[in-house]
Amino acid sequence: MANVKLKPIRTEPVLKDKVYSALKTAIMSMDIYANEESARLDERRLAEELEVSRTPIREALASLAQEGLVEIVPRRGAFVVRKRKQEIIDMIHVWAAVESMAARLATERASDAAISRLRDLFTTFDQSEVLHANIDEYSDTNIAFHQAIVNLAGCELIRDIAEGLFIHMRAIRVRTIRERNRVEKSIIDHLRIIEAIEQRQTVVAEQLVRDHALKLAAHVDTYVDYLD
Amino acid sequence: MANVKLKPIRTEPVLKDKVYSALKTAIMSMDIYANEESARLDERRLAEELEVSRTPIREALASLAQEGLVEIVPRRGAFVVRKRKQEIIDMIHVWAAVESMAARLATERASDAAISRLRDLFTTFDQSEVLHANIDEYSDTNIAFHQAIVNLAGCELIRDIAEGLFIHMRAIRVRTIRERNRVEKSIIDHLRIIEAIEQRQTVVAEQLVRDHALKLAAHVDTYVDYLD
DNA sequence: ACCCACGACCTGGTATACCATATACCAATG
DNA sequence: CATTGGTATATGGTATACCAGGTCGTGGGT
Repeated sequence: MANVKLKPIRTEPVLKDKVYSALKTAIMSMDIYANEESARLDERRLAEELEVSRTPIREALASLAQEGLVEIVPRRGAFVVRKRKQEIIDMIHVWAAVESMAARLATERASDAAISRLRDLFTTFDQSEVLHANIDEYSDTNIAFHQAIVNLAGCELIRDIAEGLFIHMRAIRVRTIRERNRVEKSIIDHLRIIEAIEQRQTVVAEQLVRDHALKLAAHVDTYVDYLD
Repeated sequence: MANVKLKPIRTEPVLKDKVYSALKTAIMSMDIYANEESARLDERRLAEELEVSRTPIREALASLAQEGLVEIVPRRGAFVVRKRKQEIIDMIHVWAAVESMAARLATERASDAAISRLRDLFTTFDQSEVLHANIDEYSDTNIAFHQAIVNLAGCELIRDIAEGLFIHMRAIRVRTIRERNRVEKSIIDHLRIIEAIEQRQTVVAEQLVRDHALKLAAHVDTYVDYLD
């Protein structure tokens, strides 16, 4: 019998996991930092809306708490976590560390084809005239760029950690991109990074990526007041 | 009426958290890679031994699964995770990224006093004659050294990530330290790292720490067979 | 003797009942 | 009217009952 390649049946009949995904998606889609205070997650209400019992809800919340997306206060309830400014800066530092390692690995492992797709992301934004009209769109591209680098590393763990950080960082990047000419500076940095990776300059790529992220950390430290 | 000073009652009456800690401690104390196959965690048995119901057990397991210490297979049970060689290498890469960022931050933030305590860790091992007799003891010091660097950064998130990685890395470090003169090489690297941090050489410290960790990754990649 | 099928029971998944605590509201008192 | 204490109710924590899928052993058939 011919090798009928099957991947293991996509069985995710486990409510806990579905609830986890549903909550995570919901949390990511809400603008965490828009409202003044963090939303509260009522177990019974969630159970009713998702039409399951409280048990899988609570297990999903336990996971989300471990992941840092939600905080569970005993006898008080579960709340969507809002990071403090310092915590955001810490996250950016970790991001800098992880993304620069990703860049290093990319120069060593990634295929030319994969790398060239990095550059493709930016062809639509080559002319800086176009930029100011499409700043929202660029914001998305900006984020996609960083995720692309992380994916180039071909390291599952790096991807996971980065994704966890991204949920919070996204909100920051979207906001800060409009401030103090960061778009232009960002473009320049990105293009240099692409070149370094294309030319397999391990040390340079690593350094450029790290410094680019650290600029964001410094920017947040100096100019961001809308946290806390 | 005089101010009756009271600090908030030590409220950790939450079984879920106690179970979580108990399981985590138990998992860390067992040598995960000693036995051939990963241990299975029977909910009812754990519930009985810890004298609680299955509910808090399951919530703790959900957290541990999210953290990557156990794997929950639907309808099959919870198992202590044994990392594959490639996963270990990925972890070392992330470790390299995070620890080198910690070294960077240490050169910028840590107090002289804190840094000097780093060196203290090594005064007992200055003479390499002593070394071979105390290789076990050195293994502990080795691990303590890396944790110390991570703590110097004064960044909660880095500490947390590092701790999560350490649970698995510890087993590897303990094993690999005996191989191919890694003790001597390790000592030399560590002393250079200490010097760089003492002299606040940000870039040098960062690079030395990263390369030191990457050596471990390369070593594991080349010589370690006892995984998988 | 070996293999397959069926079923008992084992174990994890889910729902729910019950308990303890936090909060909000109200009343009584100054 | 404000403050405070008590009570009711809402909500999270825990235990348990129940269900469904999986495992493994046994018996019958080949």
